[in-house]
Amino acid sequence: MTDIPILPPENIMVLQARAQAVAGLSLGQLAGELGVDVPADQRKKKGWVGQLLELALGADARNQSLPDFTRLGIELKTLPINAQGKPRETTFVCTIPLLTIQYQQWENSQVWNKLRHVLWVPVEACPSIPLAERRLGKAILWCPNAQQAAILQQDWLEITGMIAMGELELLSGKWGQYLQVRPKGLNGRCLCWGYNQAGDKVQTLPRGFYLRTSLTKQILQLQT
DNA sequence: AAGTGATCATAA
DNA sequence: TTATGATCACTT
Repeated sequence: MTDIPILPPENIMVLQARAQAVAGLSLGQLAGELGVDVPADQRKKKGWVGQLLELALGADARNQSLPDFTRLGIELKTLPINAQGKPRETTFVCTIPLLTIQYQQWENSQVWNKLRHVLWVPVEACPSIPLAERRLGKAILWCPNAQQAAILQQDWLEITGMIAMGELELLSGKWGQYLQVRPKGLNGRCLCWGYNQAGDKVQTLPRGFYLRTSLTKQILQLQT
């Protein structure tokens, strides 16, 4: 999945039309249309569904720190759905630059820039359904409403404040109403630099921001 | 069953 | 080593 046979969408209408065209397809059907193999074991291909959708919809950001649809400023996220139609998992947003995030403002932060425009694509994700048979849902183009944005900002300020104060030991997945901090690395031996409370550089786990399902559940309900 | 921590693949 | 894409799996 390295080529980009589908050109980037010129506008939102084109993007939405493409998303609508794949809604209802199974992952196996879509992969077949794109000439992509369906992995036998998702444990070794955790990002496969997301990458399949990037290909199908014409995302052009690759692994740059830009919205997936660079021209439209829209981020693409797949949303794994359980049998009850609710999100199965939190949603990864971005890794946290522990040494420099204290110099970001919310308004120009990576989190806000990623979340201000998101195209959510629900995907069946029950382990009981074979990967190729899981179906794609109707995409939702979402912008945070005032209340959602306010809570995200509050979470971000709280967490960023802790990082700035060097409170890495206190930092855990328990903080934040919508925004959550969790490890984000290859494994538990993967380390990066941060500050401790004395202001010294210390090695610590890389962390990322994630969205709790309490928020994505709301987003999902917008369509029904 | 949720919630939180741990982990896997790939490209540049 | 950084970024991208997430799901796995253990604990509570």
